[in-house]
Amino acid sequence: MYLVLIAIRIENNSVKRQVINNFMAKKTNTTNVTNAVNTMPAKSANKVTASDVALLAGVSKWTVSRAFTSGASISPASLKRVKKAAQELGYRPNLLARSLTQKRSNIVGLVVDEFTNPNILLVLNEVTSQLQRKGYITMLININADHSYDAALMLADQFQVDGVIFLGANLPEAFVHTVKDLRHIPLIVLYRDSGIAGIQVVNTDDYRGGKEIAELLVRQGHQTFAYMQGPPSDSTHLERIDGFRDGLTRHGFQLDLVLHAGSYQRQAGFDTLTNHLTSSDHGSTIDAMFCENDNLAVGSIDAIRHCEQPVDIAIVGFDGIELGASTSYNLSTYQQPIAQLAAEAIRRLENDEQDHDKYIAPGKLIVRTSHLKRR
Amino acid sequence: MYLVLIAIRIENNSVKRQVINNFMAKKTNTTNVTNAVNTMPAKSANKVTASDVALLAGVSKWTVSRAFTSGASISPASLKRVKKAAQELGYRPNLLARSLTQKRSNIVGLVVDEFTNPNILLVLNEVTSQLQRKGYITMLININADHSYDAALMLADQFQVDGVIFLGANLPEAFVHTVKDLRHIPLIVLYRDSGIAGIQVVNTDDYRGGKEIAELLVRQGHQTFAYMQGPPSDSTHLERIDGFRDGLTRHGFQLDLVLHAGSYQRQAGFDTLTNHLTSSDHGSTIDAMFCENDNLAVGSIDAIRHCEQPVDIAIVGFDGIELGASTSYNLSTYQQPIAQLAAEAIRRLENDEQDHDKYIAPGKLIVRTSHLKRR
DNA sequence: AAATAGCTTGCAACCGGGAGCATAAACAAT
DNA sequence: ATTGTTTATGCTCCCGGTTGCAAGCTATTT
Repeated sequence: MYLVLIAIRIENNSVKRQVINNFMAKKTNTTNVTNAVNTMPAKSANKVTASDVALLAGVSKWTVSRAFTSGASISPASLKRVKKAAQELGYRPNLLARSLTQKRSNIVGLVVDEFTNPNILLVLNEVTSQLQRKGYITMLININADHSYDAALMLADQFQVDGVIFLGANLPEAFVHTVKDLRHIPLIVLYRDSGIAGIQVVNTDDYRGGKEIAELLVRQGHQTFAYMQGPPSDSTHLERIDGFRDGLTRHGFQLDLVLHAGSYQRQAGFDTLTNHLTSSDHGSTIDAMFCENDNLAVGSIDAIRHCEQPVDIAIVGFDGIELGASTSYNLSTYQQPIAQLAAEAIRRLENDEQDHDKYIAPGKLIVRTSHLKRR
Repeated sequence: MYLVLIAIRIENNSVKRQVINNFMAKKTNTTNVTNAVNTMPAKSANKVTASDVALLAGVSKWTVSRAFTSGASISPASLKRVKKAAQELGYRPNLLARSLTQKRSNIVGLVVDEFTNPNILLVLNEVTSQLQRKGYITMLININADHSYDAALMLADQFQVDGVIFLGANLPEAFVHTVKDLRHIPLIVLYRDSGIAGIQVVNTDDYRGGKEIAELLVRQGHQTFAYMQGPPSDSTHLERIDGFRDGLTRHGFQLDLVLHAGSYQRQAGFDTLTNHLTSSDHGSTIDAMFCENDNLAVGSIDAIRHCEQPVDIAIVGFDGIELGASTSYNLSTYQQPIAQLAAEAIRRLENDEQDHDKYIAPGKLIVRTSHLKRR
């Protein structure tokens, strides 16, 4: 079967304009700039495009494009003229249009599912800061009741993100299906583990942290131990508790109690421990407690102080939030290597080697005084 | 001058493909779907476009476009077939491409210049959440040493944002010039005032808050008063201090001391007050202090507690951070109407009436116990 | 002076969709 | 059956850039 289609068309306006422009540029080579200013589009016009700049600079729009592409072949003279014209008109390339032809959009999706933990703020700062330094822009996606993980990932995909970082996100089990039928984008879970295939992991060495904390507490002479957990985990759980448990076991102790706060809110930590202390008989049998993060630890310390009957429990947290350094809390904790992990996450975003192992970096035990007793 | 250009061209591939496709669709109307599957592009191909879906569904790409445009004229039958084909291929419209033709990008820039204040986290949560509910996506821009306000605004503009919200940003004076030669985008300062023309203001009633706090403290019987300021303000300052001062004056008192913390960091509040208490002789002459925000207030309370000689100063903050509710601080404060202000900011983003007045909403005085003495 | 290589620059085509028009099909009315 | 009206769909052109090729120009080589 033959299909032969022939179309005859008159060139469109912009081309015509360029032709005229070239004609004028050649005719009045020295005065073209002032000339062109007269035919310049209204200054208040909505948007300045490359063609407008081309018109003023007396070159083609492709040359304008080259002027804004580092490494492109353009003569110094043209470059200067284009830059000047661009300056004059206030031209800046439309990055959405640019992304359309290139494989990169320079947009990175940042998915956050928890806004109650002050540690997130530090992390947000670090990640966005590093991304911007590398020329990326951050698309912040908030997961909550209205917005599911799947919807978030779809949305990010529709915006052609170069990759997605899940910040401490507690990914649901079913998420694996969404990931599978997605076009290939680098996906990274930062500050959390995940068993989902196709998602890279960049995390603090939770296990080691838990273990070091166990050792700190054992060394201190404590005898009975508790762990306070945050949100219930869908699939994988944080290895902090494993490390803690193993650390205790190795020294002949055991994890005697696990409290479930249900979230990372300070108030939840307060309520959970208060409830435990007042309702149960063995409230006083606990010597020391490791809280899944600093925010819960702070709430726990408040609970201990606020309790009617005198209680004395050593508390250690995890994260290294600023408030922990407060003289009111003096929280001993395991500090996450935020900058290092952020850098690694971004590195992986850029050179997307798929078969990467998990990247696990050790944190740093910060010994203050909350792991002691006598409050 | 006549310019006549005539071009003869052979129609491009995609058109040819569509013609073939239509031909086949018409020929084998009932079996076209299965037929089309054979000519379907490789499933693992990088991206699925509307044309691919059209091919599979046996319609033109414009019909596919209509299927994803609510309110477009499309028959139920076509809609169903397109949706099915889209489902099969995992097609989702490219939003960057869509933004190119439409005036809206559905991207909103969110500029944050301070990541040390936990209140920002609440605000971020509220704003992003509301934006997402309205179909916008948030582009988070971090202002710091590397990234100036001007660069941030330019960048946002290049991404064709529908508007920019400055979150509690302390805009520099010179910023007005940048704003002026920018194409017209709605700009809004949220949770802060600004004297810059062309930037709308949506803020808590700082003046009233300061005044109510003055009255609370006066009522409590305090006699000498201080104010702790955060970052030095370039142009306009927060009216909290004015309201506070006027409130005191009205009752025959005066603002006796202003401390400059230099930032909103808790530690800065701690250091500043500690320094004041230990170095100056009149440290003990202050009865009560209003801190520019809760984070400073928390630091100040720590400082008072940590001081060697006994000090007793009533403290009130501003914001309403979660930690203020802690039994350790019981911080009296003026709570900002976060949700209400976020909603108004977004409203203004959407119907951009330029000559708007400032939107100032009253907050709520939260009376706990830190405004008392006897600690 | 002609040939060769290296820069510049213009150009058609394209990225993935959308607006607006024109035609075709479906339905209603006469 | 004919005409009028509505709906559905294809098509051209466009959004604002970029790619890759080919032609123009310059400078170097022999």
